[in-house]
Amino acid sequence: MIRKRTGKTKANGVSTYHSIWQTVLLIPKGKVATYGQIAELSRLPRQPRLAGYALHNIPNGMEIPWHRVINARGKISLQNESGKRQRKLLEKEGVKFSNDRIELEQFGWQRSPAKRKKSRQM
DNA sequence: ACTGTGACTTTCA
DNA sequence: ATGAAAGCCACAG
Repeated sequence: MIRKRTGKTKANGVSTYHSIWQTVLLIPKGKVATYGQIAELSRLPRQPRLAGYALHNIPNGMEIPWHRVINARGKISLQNESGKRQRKLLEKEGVKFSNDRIELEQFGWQRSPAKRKKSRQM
């Protein structure tokens, strides 16, 4: 059946959610990305919540590696069984947990460990 | 149109 | 190191 047109087609031709989902799909296996990163890559800077919101609204049947998305602290945001499931999935992908925490320096997607130039000016 | 909410992030104590 | 509060903006009712 036809779903409500939640996805507002933007000028790009794709809804914001779709962008986020697509971005999540780009996450390589064995790596994890933060919501903020997803948002940024989805052309939604400063909108990490939308990433989470979009993930929460993943349609049934759509295969999205939502488990590869974690918060900036390198931890799982979910707290219910979903969180446990996420951790399990990540471990299965090869992500190591250090005391319920993931080393973004090591498993962070597109995140240089330390050699990155000072792109961040302040 | 307005208000509330949010699978977040960053900053301050 | 941890904990709380503010900030941020799109989506949903």
